[in-house]
Amino acid sequence: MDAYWREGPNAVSLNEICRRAGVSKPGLYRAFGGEDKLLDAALEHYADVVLAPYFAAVDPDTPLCDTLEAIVASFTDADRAGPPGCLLARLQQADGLGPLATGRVEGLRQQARDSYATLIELAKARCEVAEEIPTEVAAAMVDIECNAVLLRMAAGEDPQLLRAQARLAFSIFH
Amino acid sequence: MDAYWREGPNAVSLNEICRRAGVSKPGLYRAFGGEDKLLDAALEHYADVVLAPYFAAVDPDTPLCDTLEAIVASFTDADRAGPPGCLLARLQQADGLGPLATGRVEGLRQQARDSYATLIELAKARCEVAEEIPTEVAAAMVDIECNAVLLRMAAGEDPQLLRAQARLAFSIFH
DNA sequence: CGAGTTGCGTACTGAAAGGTACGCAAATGA
DNA sequence: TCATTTGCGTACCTTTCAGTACGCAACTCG
Repeated sequence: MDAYWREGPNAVSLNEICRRAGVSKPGLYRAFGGEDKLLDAALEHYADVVLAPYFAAVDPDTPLCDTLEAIVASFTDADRAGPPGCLLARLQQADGLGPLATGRVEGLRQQARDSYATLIELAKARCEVAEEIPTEVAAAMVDIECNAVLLRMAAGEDPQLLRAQARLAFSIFH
Repeated sequence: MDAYWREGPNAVSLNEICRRAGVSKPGLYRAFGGEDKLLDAALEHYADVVLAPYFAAVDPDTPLCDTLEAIVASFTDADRAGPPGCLLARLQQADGLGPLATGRVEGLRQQARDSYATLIELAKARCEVAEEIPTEVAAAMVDIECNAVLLRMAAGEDPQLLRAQARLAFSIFH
């Protein structure tokens, strides 16, 4: 998971993973069954130990703009645990994934968008977001912006600028 | 250029390019000199025949939001010439590029951001954009949003949703 | 015509990818 | 104690990668 997260799945081979993990290749195959299954397992683990706490930490009653601010602040925090960026965001841009990994990416992505949509609906109910804005569109916009920030963080871009830029984009929710 | 544009540089090998172009590998090496040089040449060609017309078509006197609307409309136009997405956007996410290609990507990216900054400065002078917004931040936001739209178009996402989402993001410039 | 150059493709190289055959050693069970 | 199973790693397979050695044919020029 760490290697895929840090360098992207296309930049790390099975041989390299075995080398780093101090594991023989047949051992890895016996444990996981192949590259697609391994990446799928890594992503599942990522969803459990990285993504889930993120979603659990969101308080649906705090104002939307504060929530988004906190999310972006965490994304652009250089001292955050783990590599910068996000494994899921990387996989969304990667090509040549196996069917299992592709399916899981699809599912997690939809899950994230649904979470954003829920937050936006709640914010609408509190009159923080204009009713005219379709929830689906706003959720897509949040999703795309967050993913972009994560991708750029992984690419080593300036966190300050990314944060300021995200704050500007999300200022539509004020 | 077309193959790199359509499928990304990591998904197309030199062997495959030779096969599709009906060119022998030594011929390609004699003409370009290697993978990095070939990709660099493809990107140079892309900048000349695809990017340059884009920038040339921008009228600095039209309102910023109209300009951005037109750009995004073109990005999300399914009938546009060439593959969906953008070679430059793809290369910004790709890893393992050679030094030449990396350098050219860097340059073109900065060029795009400078163009956005110029447009924003002009819009500020016309009081379309609030002075408090730093130009650099606004330019980064436009750049990131445009790149995200292009990447998602290349990934086959719904153009309607992408367009609506971009319009929402750029509504801060009204 | 004939020697030398040029253009160009066949067929190779070594490395690295994903994946596996197979044999060795330790644990199991009667 | 000895046959059998289990766990596990060495050493291999095929394919594909980027890159190149080398020879054949065509053209040039005296």
